[in-house]
Formats: sequence, C-alpha cells, structure tokens
Amino acid sequence: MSSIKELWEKSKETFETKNLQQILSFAGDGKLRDRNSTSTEFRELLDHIPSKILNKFADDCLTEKFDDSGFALQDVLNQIGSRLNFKIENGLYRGRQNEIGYDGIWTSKEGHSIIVEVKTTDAYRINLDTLAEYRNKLIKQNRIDEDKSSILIIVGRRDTGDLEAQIRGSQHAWDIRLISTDSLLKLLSLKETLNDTKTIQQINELLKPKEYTRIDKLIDLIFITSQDLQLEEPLETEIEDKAGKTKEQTEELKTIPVNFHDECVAKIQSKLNRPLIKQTRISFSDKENTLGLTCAISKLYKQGKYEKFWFAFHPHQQEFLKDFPEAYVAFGCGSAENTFLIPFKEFQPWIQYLWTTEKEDRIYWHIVIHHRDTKFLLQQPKNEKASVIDITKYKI
DNA sequence: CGCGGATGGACCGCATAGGA
DNA sequence: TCCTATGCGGTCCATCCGCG
Repeated sequence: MSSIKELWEKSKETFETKNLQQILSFAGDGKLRDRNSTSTEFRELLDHIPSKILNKFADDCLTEKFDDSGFALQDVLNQIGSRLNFKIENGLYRGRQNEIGYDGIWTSKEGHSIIVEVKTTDAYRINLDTLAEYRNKLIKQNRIDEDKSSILIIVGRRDTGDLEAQIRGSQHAWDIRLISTDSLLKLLSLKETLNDTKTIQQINELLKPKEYTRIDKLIDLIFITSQDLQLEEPLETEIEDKAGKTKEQTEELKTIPVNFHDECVAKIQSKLNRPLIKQTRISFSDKENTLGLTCAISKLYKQGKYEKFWFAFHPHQQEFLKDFPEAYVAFGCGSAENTFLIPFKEFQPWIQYLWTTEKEDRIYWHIVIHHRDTKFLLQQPKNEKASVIDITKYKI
C-alpha cells in the first residue's frame, strides 16, 4: 500500500495539475476524520511538499468548496505554523464532548502558545466566548500558561470587517488576534527569503496580541527585516562584476566575503525536500533534529588558468554532524550554481587525508576543490593512493 | 550592552616541480 | 637557468555570539 506521500515522491507533476480534493481521494478512504489514516497521510504529505504547493492547497480549500475543505485548510495552516518555526499541536477537526475543540496550538521557541482557530468563511459568527473557554480549559489543564498564551483566528477571506468589530467590542479583545490566510502565506514566503532565523522570530511576534498605539516596535521590525533582506543585495552586483569584468571602485575596498549561503541552502532544501532551520552561520538542521547540514562557501581563487576553492572544516563541525542520523556537508564553490552536497558518511573517511592547520588551541582541515574542465576535484594530499576525489557527481 | 573568544574565510608566502 | 604554476600549509581579519 502506498501513501500519498510516496505518490508525491514518485510523480510530483501530478500535484501540479490535480486539485486538493482529488489528491485527498487518494489517501485512505478519502475523508478527513480525527485520527484516521487519511488525516495521517495528508499531514505526512504536508511535511514534505514545498511551500508553493502549500499555497495552492490553501487556495483550493478557499475557492473550491468541497467536503472537508475546512478540515484540509486546518491542516494546511498548521503546517504553515510549523514552517514559521512554531511547534505544532494539531487539534480536532470536530469538537466533541470532554475534549477541547481548538484547531491547533502553536508554541514559539520562547514558550508563548497561540491557540489557533480556523474559519473558512466569515458568513456566520464565531462565538468568541467558546474560544476564550478553550484557552481557559487549556490553562486549567496546565498545558499552556495564562501569561504566555493568546488566540489567533485565521480567516479564509480578507473581508473580515464584521468579525474585527466583534472582537474589538468583546472583553476578549486583548487576547485575540486575527489574520487572513493570504497574509499568513505572505509571511511564510517572506520568511523563506530571510537569512536570520532571529528575524522571523521577531516577525512572529506580530501574531501575538500587542498594543500598537505606539508603533516603535513595528518600525523596529520593519527595520530589522529590511536589513536582513539587504544582505542579499551585494550579491547581485558582485556576480555582475565577475561576469562583465567591470570592477568598479569596489576594487579598492577590502574584498567582502562571499555571501550566498542562503542560495545554497535553498537548493539543498529543495533537493532534500525538507525545510531546514538555521543553527549557526553555516550549520542547519530540520525541526526534528534528524537531519544535520553544514554549508560552507568559498570565493573563486584563480591559479594560473585553473580555478580552485578553499574551505575550512573544523572539528566542531564534525561533532555537530555526527550526532544526526542523516547528515550532509555542502560546499558552495563561487556561487550557488556550483553547490555540492555530500553525505557526511561518505565525507568522513576523506578527512584524514586533508591538510591540517594545528595551533595550540586550534586544529582544522583545509578543503581545496579544484575545478578542471568540467570536473570538480577534492584534494586528498595525504592519500598516496588517490590524491584527488572526483566530487562532480555530488553537484546539485 | 560591551567585550573577548570562537568561527568562518581571505590572504600570504615559501618550497618544489617541471618546462621553456 | 629561470620562471611560472602549483602544493602546502600558516596567519590574519571580520563577524558572530555568548557571557558577565
């Protein structure tokens, strides 16, 4: 028996053309119910698809009314929460007696819990007291903290005037925030263009109720975000410099270290089909800590008519990687165009044959990759049998 | 909130090989 | 013999990040 996740892996094109309703019909009995196999399979699929498809699914839920479209949207939105670096607890599709009927609980790294309620339409009124009651019950059960929790209503359509007024006028106004699915998707796409995970954490603050009469915090946020995004700017010009051989006055300035980590990691993410979270400048892992990655980059060094790239590989990077069941080292050579993704298990035996630098308190290995014609060769100077390893096949 | 160590990566230079 | 490409590292520098 094959799941829809496997179907995804086998024929990704299918998902471009089929709508969500059709896709769901491939999973289990095709009906989303609490704790049934369709639900499990669907959520597993959501973990693996790129955000673009996630976007499409959300759109399908809202534009093509079908059975369970509300339930599907709930799962899709929880997945978005997960990609925004929240820890997700899926709620029930249908409330029932003696169970709390929230749609999801999103917990941030700092421990703030957001109780999520999904509404596909604002045609009928939400009972805000019911939502507040979910929260109270969760507080009583010690599953969330009163001071560190709030409610977020995610609506399908932008037209929410009525609901906004309702919230503003209610006693729960200070505990509730409202966002449209569209905006949440925008937030996700913004997140995926950022460099620093800290920035997205700040942006996520927006989802908590806060008083914005004074907008300093908001300005800070815009500032931080645009700064983060600017990091990518110099890259464009730098590439043009190389291509067009038009070095401007930048020649005089100290060379700016190359910066295309994010392009490399973006490629790796789509190759591995898994979202990765930045840990340090060059190390990354997935949210379950089952996959680790280091991604080093180097500028191009000209040596006569040949080209080479230079990287340092540090013992702490090895330490970081060896704790993951699945680990990779990646090297970006000159630009994200030449990114090599090597399973750590295969890379590890090569380390002993690398040059080393040893100081009293510091040891690391030199990784030199030569570019010869179409091949990329990793130098193994201490290996008498094979002085180079052809790593061309690891290019992604 | 400033500081210093850790980290990532650029730059430097001598030795050697080998061809002109 | 000289010159250049390459080999083989060592050192320096900027940035980041944790700590007090």
